[in-house]
Amino acid sequence: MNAKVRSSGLVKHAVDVFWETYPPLWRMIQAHIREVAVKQFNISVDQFHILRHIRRGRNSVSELAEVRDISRPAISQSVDLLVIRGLIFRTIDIKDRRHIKLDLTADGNALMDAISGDTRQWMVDKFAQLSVDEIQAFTFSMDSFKKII
Amino acid sequence: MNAKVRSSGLVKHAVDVFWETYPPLWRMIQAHIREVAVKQFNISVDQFHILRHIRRGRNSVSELAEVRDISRPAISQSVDLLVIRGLIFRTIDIKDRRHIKLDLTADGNALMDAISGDTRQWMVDKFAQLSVDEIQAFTFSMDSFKKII
DNA sequence: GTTAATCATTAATAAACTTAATCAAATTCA
DNA sequence: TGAATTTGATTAAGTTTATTAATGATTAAC
Repeated sequence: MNAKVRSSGLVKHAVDVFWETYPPLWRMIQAHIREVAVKQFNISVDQFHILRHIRRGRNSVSELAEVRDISRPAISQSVDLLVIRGLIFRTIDIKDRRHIKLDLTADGNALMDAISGDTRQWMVDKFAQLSVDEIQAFTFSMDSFKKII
Repeated sequence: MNAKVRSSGLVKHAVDVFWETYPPLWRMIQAHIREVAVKQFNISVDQFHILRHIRRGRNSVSELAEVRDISRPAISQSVDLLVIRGLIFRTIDIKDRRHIKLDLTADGNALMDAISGDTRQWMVDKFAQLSVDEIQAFTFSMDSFKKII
C-alpha cells in the first residue's frame, strides 16, 4: 500500500467522521442559541446570526445575503424587523448612496453581549470536558480548514 | 500561571476558532448539497437531510423530529411530500400499529446514492488539500466531540 | 448622455414551520 | 374490565420566512 492509497483512506474516513459528528454538534449549539435567544430575548436563531455578522463587520444587505446564502430581499425583510425592534440602524454611505451601512444600536449590542456571553460560557463549559490534547487538535484542525473555505 | 488558567485560555481560544470556521464550513457544504440536490434532483436541502437520516435508520416521524429539532407535524408534512414523490414509503408496525416505519424506495436510494456520492467525492477532494497531520487532528477531535454531544 | 450595472427595497407568492385539535392504538391503574 | 392517560402520527389553521419579479435610486461604462 503506497502513501497515496493510505492518505486516500484517511480522507474518506475523515469525511465519514465528519458526518457523524459535525451536524449534530452544530445542531446542539443552534438549539442552545434558540433556547437563549428565542425564550429570553424573543429573536429567532437566524436573526441572532444576522446580528452576529453585522457585529463582525458584515454590515450590508448584500454581504449578509452572500454570507448567509439567502436572497437579498429575505435579508432586507429581516433587517427591517431588526430596525423596527430597535436593535440595528441604517446609515446611507455618502460616498456611494446605494450602499446602506448596518450597525447595532446600544440595545442591539447589549442583547448580543447577553446572548453571546451566555452561549460562549455554555460552550466553554462543554469544551472543558475535553482533554487538552483534544482541544488542541480541534483548534489546529479548524485553523487548517480556513485554507479550503 | 497554573494549568487551570492555561487550559481555560485554551478552551476560550478554541471557542473563538470554532466561530470563525465551523459555521462557514457547514454553510459551504450545505451550499454544495443545495447545488446538487436542488438543481439536479429538485429536492430541498432539508429533504436531503431527512432522507439521509432515514437511510441511517432514523425511520420514524418522532425520531426525525427529535434529531432535526423541529415539530412532528413539520416532519409529517415533509414525509408526505417525499412519499408522493416516490422516494420513501410507510409501513405500519404490526407489533404496535401506532408506529409507522419509513424506508427509502429504490428511487429514493438511487437518488441518495447519486447525491451522497457526489457530495462525498467533493468533500474528499476538499479535504485532500489538507496535510495528513491536519486530517488526523480533525478526525481525532471530531471523535472526541462525540463525548459531549 | 444614454445604456448598463449595482444595491436595496417592495409586492406577490410559495414553502416550511408553528400550535391546537383530532384520530387511532397501546398502556396504566382504580 | 374499562375508563383515563399516554403515545405516534396526522390534519387544520395560521404565522414566519423564504422566493422570484418588478421598481427606484444611484453609480459606472462606453
